[in-house]
Parts: sequence; C-alpha cells; structure tokens
Amino acid sequence: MTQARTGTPRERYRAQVRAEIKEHAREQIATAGASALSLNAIAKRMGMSGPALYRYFAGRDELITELVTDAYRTLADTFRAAAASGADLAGLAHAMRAWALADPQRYFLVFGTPVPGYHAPADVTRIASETMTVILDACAALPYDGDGDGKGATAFDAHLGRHRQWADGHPAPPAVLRRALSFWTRLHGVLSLELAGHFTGMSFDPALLFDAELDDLTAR
Amino acid sequence: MTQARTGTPRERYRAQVRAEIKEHAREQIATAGASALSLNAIAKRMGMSGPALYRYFAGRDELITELVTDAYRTLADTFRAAAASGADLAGLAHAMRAWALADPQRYFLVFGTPVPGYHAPADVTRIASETMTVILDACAALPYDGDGDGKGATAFDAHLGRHRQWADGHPAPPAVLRRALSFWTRLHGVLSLELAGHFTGMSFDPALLFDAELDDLTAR
DNA sequence: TGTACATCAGTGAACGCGCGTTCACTGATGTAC
DNA sequence: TGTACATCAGTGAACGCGCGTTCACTGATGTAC
Repeated sequence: MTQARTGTPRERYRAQVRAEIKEHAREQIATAGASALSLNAIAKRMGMSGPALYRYFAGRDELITELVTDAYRTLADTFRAAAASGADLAGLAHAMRAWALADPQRYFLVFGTPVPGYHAPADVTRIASETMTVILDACAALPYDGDGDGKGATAFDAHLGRHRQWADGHPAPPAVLRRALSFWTRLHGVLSLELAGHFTGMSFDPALLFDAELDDLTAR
Repeated sequence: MTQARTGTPRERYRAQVRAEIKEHAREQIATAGASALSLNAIAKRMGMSGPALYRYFAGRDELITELVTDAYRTLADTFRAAAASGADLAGLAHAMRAWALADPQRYFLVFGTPVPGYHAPADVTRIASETMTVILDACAALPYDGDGDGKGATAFDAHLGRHRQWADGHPAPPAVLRRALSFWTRLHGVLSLELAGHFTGMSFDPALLFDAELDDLTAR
C-alpha cells in the first residue's frame, strides 16, 4: 500500500497529493455512488480551490478511469498474494470475497453497471488477463479427475478448445478452462447479488451459499 | 403490454402520457445510463416544457423508482408466462436470459450497482418474492434424486432448513431451496459479467457457458 | 554562498451550462343543472 | 341544449444550485552558475 519514497521531493509531494485526492474520491463514491463524484466537492473537502485539482488530473474522467484501474489492480494483487502464499482455488475465492466485502462500491466500480459508450483502458484488459492466469493456474493445480466425472468432455469443452486465445497461451485442457469460467461466474453470481442487497431480508448466510457454490465446483 | 382502455378519457390520456414519459426515460437510460436521466431532457424530447412533467410524476426520484419497479415486474411476468406455458427450469433460465439481453440497462436497473442509501420500495420486495416462488416451483418439479447424489444433505442444507422464511411458506425440502439459490446466482453470474462486457474479446460464446452452468445444476 | 532564473502549486474570478423544482397564469376539457 | 362553473394540462418566467473547466495571476520551491 505504501508508495516507495523515490524521486525528487516535488515528485513525492505530487504523488502524495494525488493519493489524497483519490482517497477523498473513494470516500465520496462509497457514500453516494460513483455518479455523485465531483471534483469541486473533493477540492472543498481538502481545503483547496477546485481548479487546483487540474494540476493532478486532466479532468473528472481521468480521475474515474484511474480509480477503476486502481480497484482492479488491488484485486489482481490480492489474487497474486493469495496464490503466492500457497492458496488453492478455494483460497482465491475467499480472498476475492474478502476484497469485495471490504468495499462494495470498489467492487461495483469494476464489475457494476457499465456506462453505455464508456470503454475501459487497455490497462484494465491487461490486469483482467493477469487475474485470469492466476485462476487458471489454480484450476490446473486442482485434483483433477480427467473428465472421469461421468459427463466427460462436454460440448462446451469442445467449443472452448476452439476458442481459447483468452487463456493467453495457458496450456490447460478445455475442462480446466471451463472450470475457471465457472469459478469466475459463480463468485460473481453470489457476490453481485449479495453486495447489491438482494439477499437482505432473506436471513440465510450468503457466506454459506458462497461456499456451497464453490464446493460444488471443486468437489466434482 | 397494451394498457386496457378503461376509465374516463382524461384518465386514459394521463396513462398514455405517463407511458410516453417512461418510454423516453428508458431510451435515455439505454443511451447514457441511469445517472444521466433528466426530466428537462425528457420534456424537451416530447415537445413539452419541463414543469409539465410534474403533472405526472412527483419528481425525478419517483420516475426512477417506477422504472425500477416496472423493470422488475416485466421480469416477473416473463417468468410467470414461461411457467404457465409449461417451461421447466431450463426454460425459465432461457426466458430470463432473453429478457436480460433484450435490454441490458433494464437488467442493471434492477440488478446493477446500488445507490448507497437508496432503499427499494415494498413493491419490489413483493415482486422478488413472487419471482422466487416460480423458481421454487420449477426446482421442486425437477426430477430429483432425493439427496442420492453422493453428497447427501450438505451443511448448507441444514442451515437453509433453519432459515427458510424467504421461501414464503413453500413446502420444498432444503435441497430444493439450495437448488433455487444456485440457479438464481449462476444465472446472474454469467449474465452480469456478460452484459457488463467482461467477456468481450474472449471470443467464446457466453450462451454456451450459460447453458453449461445450467446443465451442471439440473443434471446433478 | 549568493544571485538570477525557471518551474510549478495553488488562487480567485469568470464562463456557460443544465439541472430540479416553484409559482402564478392561460386555455381547454369535462360536469352539473 | 345551453349556460355557469370546476377541473386540470400545460406554459413561461424565475429561483438557486453545483457542476466542469479556462485563464491570468501570485508566490513558493528548486536549479544553474
């Protein structure tokens, strides 16, 4: 989290103020949603005049784009850190759940309602691809019954065999790719509903549903 | 879709203008997202002055709330219609997918990023409950191997046995409740990622992933 | 070590904008006798 | 069928607001000699 203290004093000061701006932006988003983010409001909270922020960001759009990229990067870091400390697929899932619950609006910044016409920068695509690689590795490392689960290679497996460039050269067989996609979508299925509040008032514990969906995936 | 022609001419006129306002609102949301919805802009498009809309809606918030409620209701109607024409669980899933793809922003109006502090009206809760009942019925009607799938009753089943009031008196056993929740979350897992564009550039067909997640659920 | 200059953070005034919303009003439509 | 009245859709002016963004500027910080 802490930035390395490198560069000239001026550069360090700049980095610090930029970080502080983002901090306030995140706070504002958590309180009132991303559409309520306002440069002037941030400046006021920081005790600065509005135009001052233009020394640090080209405008509102650049700030939001950077917040999205940062959010996605923290998720990728979370995954990498978990994998590096020996987590299996279930470990990755729990790391992601913790990441999402820690700041729901951050989750939605990446995975929530898209703004029509907005296109994510190339950065995000690259980070998404890194994330998927970690997942694929974890899926490949799983005890794997070689399609001996009675259903064998599905039609979808065959399709994935033909459309696998998204796996970025990963050598896993189609059944592993399929498992990675199931993993990814099931996590989001539970998390997106839970974080959006669609389980409130339903009284069961979403954590157990999350685990059930996961067990069902890995225990096959 | 077409409103019954009842009431006085004035009432019918009112209903028609209200519908037209909503129509323009939906169009605006589809084009620029819900946060860009503006009463004045709608009025302008309709060739009216801004304040005229206050004859039909108490304000912007009421309009949005009604759009959300309407959206959810069309989903509930879709489910009910599918069930009434004999659709099984897979049929419901495909009906929902068609509903979502037909208008992604409508999907996100209900299931997308929540605005912090906003609470859905009681209507929405009631509609959600109706929807869940249709799903539960379909799950209960499914060929069901009576926990003979080798895993038996899971810990989550036991938990659901204790927390089942959300099922609104439905007599299904816990394993069926569990299946209903899996169904619901898996659909949203695929759909939310697909509609938000997280599969674009991945080249595989999301419809096949959707079906795979579904098969995996029903074929157990 | 001191001086001259360049860099750059931050200010305050100003721009134009579109927003939601209120208000007093006009004129058309419907209702009662 | 005609007249008197009530209802109600829609207008135009006006309110205050906060927004993003630009611009010319001041003053502090850093750099070169």
